[in-house]
Amino acid sequence: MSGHAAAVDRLRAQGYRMTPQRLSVLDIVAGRSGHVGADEVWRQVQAQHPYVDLATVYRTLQLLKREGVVTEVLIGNKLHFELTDQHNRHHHMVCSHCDAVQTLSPAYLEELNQRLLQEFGFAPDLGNFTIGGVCAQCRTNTPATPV
Amino acid sequence: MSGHAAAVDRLRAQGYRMTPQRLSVLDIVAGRSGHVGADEVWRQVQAQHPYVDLATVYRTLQLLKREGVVTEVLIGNKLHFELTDQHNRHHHMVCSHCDAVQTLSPAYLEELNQRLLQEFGFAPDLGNFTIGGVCAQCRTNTPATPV
DNA sequence: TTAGTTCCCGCAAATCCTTGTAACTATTGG
DNA sequence: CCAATAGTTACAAGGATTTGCGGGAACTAA
Repeated sequence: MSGHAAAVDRLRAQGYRMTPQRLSVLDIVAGRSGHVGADEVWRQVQAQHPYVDLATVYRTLQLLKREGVVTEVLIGNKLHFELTDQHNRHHHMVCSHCDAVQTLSPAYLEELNQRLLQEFGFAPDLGNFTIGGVCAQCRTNTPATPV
Repeated sequence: MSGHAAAVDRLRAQGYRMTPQRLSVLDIVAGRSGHVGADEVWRQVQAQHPYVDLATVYRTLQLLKREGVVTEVLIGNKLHFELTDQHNRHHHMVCSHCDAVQTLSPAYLEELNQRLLQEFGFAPDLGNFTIGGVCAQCRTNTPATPV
């Protein structure tokens, strides 16, 4: 009821109807500090509105993503979502071994961003950027291929 | 039957059985200059061995990917595969608008690679690296959000 | 050759996500 | 107050990929 009130107004101003389903999805994502899987959003929505369909949750999350309200993160093979924080933008490093997620300052990708844009005219979608790999912990715990 | 003969030997040496199904999948991916979708691999495998199941194709492609023989590229929402070329490593830039794919020299990511490794101990999986975004052509053709 | 073991395959079902469709709901104009 | 309109939803079906399982094929050793 605090951080995303502005988002609700903005969506409403664009002609979207803020239905109970949508408000519920937004509340749940906003009530998290980190990211939530789509299935868990659904479970929590159902606690409030048992009739809500999973497809509605997915469609709502996509809508919120299109409007920039939430950010999508691919973890393992599942999509996760978190409230977009304009004042603290960050990317994600996902460990393919333990699925742990670390955040990464956009500064690290700024140079790459500029080079791709200037040399290829390619505008990378860094808003939804996620980089896979193996985290420090799993690398020390695993004697296998250090890359 | 040329470029991947070494790969066959290597897989066999590791204890994998090179069954007709696997050879067929590998032949088809190797016979391409670019990348192939899993479904198209399946269709071509079936031309030779009509009984082969799609799950086998997926399992084989994953095996080949694990062993570094092929590289996986996510295009749109579908997985594509191409023969790994050790002498001409490259990454992919995929346009989310037209699904066009450009290749990118690993040099562009070398600095990022080093920084992530040194500062976080995180070993990014740049072998399978793909970056989404909007290509030059789609950016000029689309008056919408220039990033 | 013959067991024994291991690996692999086809089949079916499950998973995650998307899309089509008809019904429903709020809003607007009469 | 009623109907037209546009946006949303539940339900069902679909697409891409993965997984469980039981039978069967391939390598190994004796």
